[in-house]
Amino acid sequence: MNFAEEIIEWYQRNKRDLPWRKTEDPYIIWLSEIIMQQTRVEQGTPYFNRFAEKYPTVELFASASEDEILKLWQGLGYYSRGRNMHQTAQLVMEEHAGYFPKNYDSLIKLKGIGEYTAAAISSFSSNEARAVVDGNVFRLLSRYFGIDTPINTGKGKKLFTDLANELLDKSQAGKFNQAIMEFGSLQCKPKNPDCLSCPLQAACEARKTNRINELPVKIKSLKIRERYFNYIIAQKDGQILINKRGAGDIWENMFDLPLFETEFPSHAHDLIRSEKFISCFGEKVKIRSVSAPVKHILSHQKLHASFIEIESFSDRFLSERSWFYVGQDELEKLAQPKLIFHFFENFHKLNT
DNA sequence: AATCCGGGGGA
DNA sequence: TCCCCAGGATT
Repeated sequence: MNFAEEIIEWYQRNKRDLPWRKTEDPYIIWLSEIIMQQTRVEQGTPYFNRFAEKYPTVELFASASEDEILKLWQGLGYYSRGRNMHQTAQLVMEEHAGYFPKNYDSLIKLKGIGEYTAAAISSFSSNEARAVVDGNVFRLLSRYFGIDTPINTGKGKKLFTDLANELLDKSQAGKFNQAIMEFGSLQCKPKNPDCLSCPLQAACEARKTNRINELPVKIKSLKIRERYFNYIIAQKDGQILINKRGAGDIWENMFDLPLFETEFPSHAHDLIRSEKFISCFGEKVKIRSVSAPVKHILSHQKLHASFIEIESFSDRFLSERSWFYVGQDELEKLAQPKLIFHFFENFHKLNT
């Protein structure tokens, strides 16, 4: 058996029962593919089920507001995916008459759809012969062929994409693509792959040369930025002051609290005497409580957040247009990053 | 080409 | 801790 036959044979016997494999509807496949980007199947599946149930057609998805999409996306991360989906759904309604594209060349033009996702949707929905190259495929091919070209360079991406397209069984592109990813995910795992049970072990170059743990090669240049977030809890008449975040930073268009970011850790008592703080809340502010510092890790940032509950503040000076008061019911409808909704879970428990 | 964009889980 | 996950957009 050749490579394609081996992995397809393996796939038939070992595939998982995933909900989005039961359809050829390009809209539903799109939903699943975007949700699964950089996301484990176990983490993304509940989100897929909720989205597919609430928005069974692209028309219903397009009729939702961005706020609604982000709220349903809450907790999954990489929120630009949700914002891009919202744009794409509306464009599909307007320029594709509500028919979600099935061919690669149309798909690749859509916001949030790159080479991987266009290949996945086109092959799964219409069997177009485009090989998918995701993290699983990079790993499997680099090991099987013993290729140490870094996978996160232009050269590496082209090399592995060309290779995958040569291996592709064009008569059943969709099944081949499912198979190669599933194989990489379950059999050729990143750590401690079970080579003894692997049907490709005899021909695997990494196994022959004992380089399983060194492949694939990836250039790492991750510099983490440390940031200090001082969040203000300001309540009035049972409502709480909320901030809608803007563009150009993390969590775009999502909701958090009035934020005073400092370059270094700062004490609440110093913060409330700062010029900027006073210009917002006045000079007579008292501190009711200060939370223990909370660490929150993002892919490129390490946030140190503290939550400062204030009283006796004046909001005559509230110059920030993005701040507004909401009650409990409204708050629960707002899309919040995990750091924030996790804080509120504890905060409400304390206040009830 | 390099950097940014979340959050979770395994070792 | 470090690495990786059904990646893509921006600079």
